[in-house]
Amino acid sequence: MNIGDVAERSGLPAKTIRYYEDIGLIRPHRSANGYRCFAENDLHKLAFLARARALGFSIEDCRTLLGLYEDDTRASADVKALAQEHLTKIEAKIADLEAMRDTLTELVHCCAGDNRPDCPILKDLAGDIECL
Amino acid sequence: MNIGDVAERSGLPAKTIRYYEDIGLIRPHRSANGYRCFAENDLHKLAFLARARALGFSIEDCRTLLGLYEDDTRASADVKALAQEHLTKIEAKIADLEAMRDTLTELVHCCAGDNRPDCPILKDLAGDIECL
DNA sequence: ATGCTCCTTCCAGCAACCGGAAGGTCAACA
DNA sequence: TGTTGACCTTCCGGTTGCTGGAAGGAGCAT
Repeated sequence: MNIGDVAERSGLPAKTIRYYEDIGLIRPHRSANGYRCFAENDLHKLAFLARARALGFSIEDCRTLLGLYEDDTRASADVKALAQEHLTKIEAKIADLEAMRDTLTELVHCCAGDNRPDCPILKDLAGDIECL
Repeated sequence: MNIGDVAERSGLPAKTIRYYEDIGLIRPHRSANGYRCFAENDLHKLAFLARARALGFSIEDCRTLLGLYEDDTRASADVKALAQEHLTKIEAKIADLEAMRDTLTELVHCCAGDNRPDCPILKDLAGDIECL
């Protein structure tokens, strides 16, 4: 398969696939004309990567996960630990974003949103606490 | 004030303050020795920026917000619209992260986490759906 | 031969900084 | 007076995970 085919079948852009080769996540063969030549196994790995990325794993985590995936003697504990750690980070991010959301929601709620200049959002940013 | 003083008082690293000058968010004067020389107004702006950044506004949003802040003839509707748009993006991000969290939570829950190789997390990533 | 699409490599850039090198300045202290 | 140490300066490169574009080769249809 050429890169266009695996791009379509994996859902990853060709650019991304080349990048993954660049950083050593995959190692497709080359045809005589210099084109990358992908086997089913490469496609499978790319789909794995696409899914792991969609779950928010970093590239380095993905590298580790691929390594574990290909290691028949892995301990599931290692995979679980990685996933758990990632989950913890995601939960922290959610908490951060929720704090922003709550503050912003209140500020937006307090702002008249008319054509007058008076604005509690700017006041809050400027350090004048107002509105409740 | 020198940069170290405003860094301490605004809570922003000196590097960040220099960067903000670079991209034109602030324009501190210079002393005879070439050191940046910050007025109270600069400090005030930096605190404004720090707070806006903490609420997740992008640098470009911050630039706009600062502009609105300094414009006495602004309409609060413009500020509110910007904040509302940002809020919507944050809510979308939260939703994305929550979807990841939910999937990961389930996968982590399904994984034995022992020293055997069998792992539903890897199976899921590989496209074999298992575990409910 | 021409045109079109696909492929290749390489280079630049995005956000929002951070780290470090190389060097100038300043205040204090022996 | 010399020197130490803390501060300041600029500049360059790296971070993450790609994305866009330029310049050029390959393959196929007409």
